Amino acid sequence: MAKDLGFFQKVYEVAKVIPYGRVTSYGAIARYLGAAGSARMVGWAMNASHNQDDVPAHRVVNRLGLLTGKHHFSGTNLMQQLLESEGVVVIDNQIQDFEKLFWDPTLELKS
DNA sequence: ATTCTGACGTGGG
DNA sequence: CCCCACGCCAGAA
Repeated sequence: MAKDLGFFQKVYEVAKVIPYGRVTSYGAIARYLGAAGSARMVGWAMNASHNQDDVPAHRVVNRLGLLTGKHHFSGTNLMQQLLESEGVVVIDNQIQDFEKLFWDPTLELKS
């Protein structure tokens, strides 16, 4: 599978696999897709993910665990609310225990 | 067709 | 330790 899928679709596939209450970074996904230096594209893909309902973009943050794209969500802190709703503690756009909640597709999926 | 921008990341000073 | 600049590639104007 995933042969007809473009870069965006691949990102969606990975994002969909992110476990509940877990988070990952754009760079991690990009690296998993083989586009290590193209972390930006992952974010761009996420932007288009608005079309996809199964893509939990709120679980994807930058490598610092900051909700950089929260402004792109409906409200201003909808992203934070969604994360907290999953048990993720977010303070001032910063995910607490980010290292602990971090989910690396390269390590977990690594298919 | 060209130009610019963008939800990042890494490296260098 | 903090600040600045560059790289990456795809979509939109």
